[in-house]
Amino acid sequence: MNIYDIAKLAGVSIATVSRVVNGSPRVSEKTRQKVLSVMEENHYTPNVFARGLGLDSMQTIGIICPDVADAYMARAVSFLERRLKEYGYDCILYCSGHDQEKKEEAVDLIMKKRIDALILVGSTYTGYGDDDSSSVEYIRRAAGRLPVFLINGKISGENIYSVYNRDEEAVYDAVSRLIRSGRKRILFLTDSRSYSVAQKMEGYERALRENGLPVLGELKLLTENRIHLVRDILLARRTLEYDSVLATNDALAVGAVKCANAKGLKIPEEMSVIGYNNSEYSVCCEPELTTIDNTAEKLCNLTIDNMMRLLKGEEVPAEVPVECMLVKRCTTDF
Amino acid sequence: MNIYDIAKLAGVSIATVSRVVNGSPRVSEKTRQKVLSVMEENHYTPNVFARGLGLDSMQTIGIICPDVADAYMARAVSFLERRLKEYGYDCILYCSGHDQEKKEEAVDLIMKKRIDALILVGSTYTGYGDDDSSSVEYIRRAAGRLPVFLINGKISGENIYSVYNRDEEAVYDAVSRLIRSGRKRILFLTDSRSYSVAQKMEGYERALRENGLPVLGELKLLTENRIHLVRDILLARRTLEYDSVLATNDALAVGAVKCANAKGLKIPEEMSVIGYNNSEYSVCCEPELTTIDNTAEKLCNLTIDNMMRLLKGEEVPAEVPVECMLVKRCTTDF
DNA sequence: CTGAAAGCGCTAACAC
DNA sequence: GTGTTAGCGCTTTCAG
Repeated sequence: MNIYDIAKLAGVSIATVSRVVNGSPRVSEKTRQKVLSVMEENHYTPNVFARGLGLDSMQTIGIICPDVADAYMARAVSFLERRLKEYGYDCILYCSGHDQEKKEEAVDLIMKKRIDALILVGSTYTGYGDDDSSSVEYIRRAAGRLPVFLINGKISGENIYSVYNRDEEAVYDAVSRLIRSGRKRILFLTDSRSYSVAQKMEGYERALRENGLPVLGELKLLTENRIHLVRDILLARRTLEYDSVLATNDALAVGAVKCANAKGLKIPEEMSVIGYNNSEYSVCCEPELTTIDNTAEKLCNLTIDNMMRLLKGEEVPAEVPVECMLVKRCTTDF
Repeated sequence: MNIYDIAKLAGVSIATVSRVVNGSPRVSEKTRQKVLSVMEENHYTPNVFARGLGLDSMQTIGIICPDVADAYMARAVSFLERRLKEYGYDCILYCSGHDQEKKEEAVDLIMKKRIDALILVGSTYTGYGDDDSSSVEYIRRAAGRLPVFLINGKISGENIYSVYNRDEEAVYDAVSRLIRSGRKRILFLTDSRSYSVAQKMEGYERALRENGLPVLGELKLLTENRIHLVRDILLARRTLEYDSVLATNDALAVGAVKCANAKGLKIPEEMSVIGYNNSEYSVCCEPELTTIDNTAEKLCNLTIDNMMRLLKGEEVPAEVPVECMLVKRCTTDF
């Protein structure tokens, strides 16, 4: 059942059918009704490929993230999908992992689908802070063909739009609070070396410096994002002394909590732990986590708003920084 | 840069270029190399729409789940995406929610995309157990146009392929263990009334019956899937007595754990809690959860295997049941 | 082994 | 307000 069949049954030309399908005003009400009813009766659905061929667009947005199984990504993708559907866009999803090669491959592949725009979720796509680094060249290349939107990442460039958290400030603030409440040896716990982590690290170091505390390599720990593993690694470091933890995500923080529990340390009196993301993990462990809310929904919302405005031909800002919020669930006074 | 350009530059016809692109053997090695190099030089990418138009396929699989933000769905989607990519398929994702109307709408919309197959993740798409119920009619209709794969759901019908957990048996087994270890009032805690939940409920009731215990309505609790809410609801039920909990997912179980902790009840001595899914939640709370592993990866794997076999024209089983496994993390002896 | 040409279903410019 | 027609880029007979 194609446009020709419908045209024949309705006694009009295919152009008229096309006009009805696309909501053109240049059709008499009577004809429109006739065509609509024929379409209805026959469950006619326009062929998206043919339409795509002509318009060179299929109303589809590409979304790439390292892995949707990650709670943060999952929330973001879920949110993006819902908003995009509202606007009549579908989304095709790629999980790229964190390897440079895989990320480039994912972008290459998804570009072939002639998507209308590309969303990259997560700071892993930003490279390691050096904005001119060749590691983001593939993103600039993609931006040459379609608009690229970064969620919690920042890259300068034509046709690239970034919405990101002020992670440096958030961590600076949180660590400063820890210090003011008397903590002196604050463990910085992370699981990757993304742009976002670099920002957090800077906030951490700045807070230490401005408060006259030394920045110590032994207090920066890179590990894997698995709760039991984190706990066990921390337990194994018998000689490592710390009185508080700033983790770059909640799962890591839960690992630290479990370590403290295993050691019989009281949280928050003898050990402070601050997580990141305000995910379900943070209300899952015991005691629950004080955590930095990265406002994922807000980033997603701003991104979609920008995108829709851009696709309508309006001007949009290339960079939108968003403040984080500290969610206190378990702290000594600060 | 289209197929005509490439043909001209390579000094051949478009038919030959097409043959090279599609790996046809009817091309001389020399010509093939020539064409390939021209394609390479010009970064030629075939237009997927045009190709889709001719073949009526774009090598794309549709995935629908209630919500990817849910940890279980996220894991499944992540896994499916990875496997599908291996086989050269892309996936387009829809989150449908749980409303009947929304689910039907999601299926309708995604079908218009001319996907090659449809995967429905989660037992919500199975209706409430009545296989002939009109609530699954839309799925049968979809199956009239393309193969439909259910992950943890079961619907009979032409062109519908189901892979699902033996939830009834798993719960029967778990509850029987609780009873053997001396529990008498087992709370059945759930957040929806899907097919899967119905199965679990049956296992629960059968275990009670076969052990001579009464099936009590007051010990079946339907709530929302939010940890603090579950805790608070349980705390508010001052008069509700129970000595153990069987929850249909881990988040609910964590809520029960938090309630027990708040009441000062020792787990597992004074209160047993069993979760479902073996998600990260289960190792997040304190004490950690004994939980039933629904082997999500296994279901996904079997589904993809089936799909690829089917798309190659081979025969595949319409139903594949998979055993669950009990993961003990915190139990009195059983 | 290669080329010419007929679609695939739809959109949009152009006529009426 | 409606119809005619020329593409959109590719696949696939059918000839040679």
